[in-house]
Amino acid sequence: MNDVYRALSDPTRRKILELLKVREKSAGELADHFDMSKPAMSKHFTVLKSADLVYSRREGNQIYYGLNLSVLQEALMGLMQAFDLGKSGSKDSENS
Amino acid sequence: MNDVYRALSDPTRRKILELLKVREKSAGELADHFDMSKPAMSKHFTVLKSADLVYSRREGNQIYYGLNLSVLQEALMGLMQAFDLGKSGSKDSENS
DNA sequence: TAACTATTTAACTAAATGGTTAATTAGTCA
DNA sequence: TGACTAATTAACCATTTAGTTAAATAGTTA
Repeated sequence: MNDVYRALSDPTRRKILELLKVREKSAGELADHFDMSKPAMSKHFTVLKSADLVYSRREGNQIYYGLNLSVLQEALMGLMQAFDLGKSGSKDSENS
Repeated sequence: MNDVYRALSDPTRRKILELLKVREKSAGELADHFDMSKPAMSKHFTVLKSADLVYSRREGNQIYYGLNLSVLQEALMGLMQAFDLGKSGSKDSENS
C-alpha cells in the first residue's frame, strides 16, 4: 500500500491514471499526452504497475494499460479513514 | 497542492499527521514516536509545513505543531473527485 | 551572565527519482 | 527472412530525498 502513495505523488503518474479512468490506452497513446520520452513513460508505467494501480495487456504490437480503480479507491479510502474524513467532507457539504 | 501529495508519500509524515489528528504536539513529543534523530524529524516538519498540512506555534521553549485538517481534506477530496470516487466507495459498494 | 533545554540549521552522505539516448525484445507483414 | 512498428530494458546522469552528526538559535531560569 505504501507503493501506492509513492506512485500517486508524481503529477505525471496522476495524469496517466486520470487518462486511464476514461478507458484503456496503449503505451503510445498515453505517451502522446506528455512531453517526455517513451522510456521515461515506460518507467512510470512500471511504477504504477508495481503499485498495482494499473494492469497491462498485450494486444498484437501494442501494450494496453488499464486502471485498477479498486486499488486506487482503497488507498484513498484508507487515508480518509485514517483521518476520520469518511463519507462527508466536501467544502460545501453533502447536497444530495 | 502538489506539495501536499509529495508530503503524503512518506510513511513517517503520514504517521506524524495521524498523531496530530488527536491533538497538537511539540516537536519533541512527536520525535519520541520515531526511531530517528531530531533533525531528521525537523525536516519532516518543514516538508509538512511547506505543504501547509501543519502549522507551528512556539510556546516558551517548545514548538507545537498542529494539523491543518482542511488542507488534508481538500487534497484527498481533490483526488477522489479527479477519479469520480466521491461519496460512495466502500469495497462492496452500491451496485445499481 | 551563565547554564540548561528544545529545536532548527548547516554540512555532508547514500540511495532513490526522474529524465536522457542507445540497444534490445516482441510482434506484424510483405 | 527481412523490414518495420511498438515498447521495454540498459546504461548513464543530475537532482532530490531522507538520514546522519555537529553547530547555531531561541527561550528559560538560577
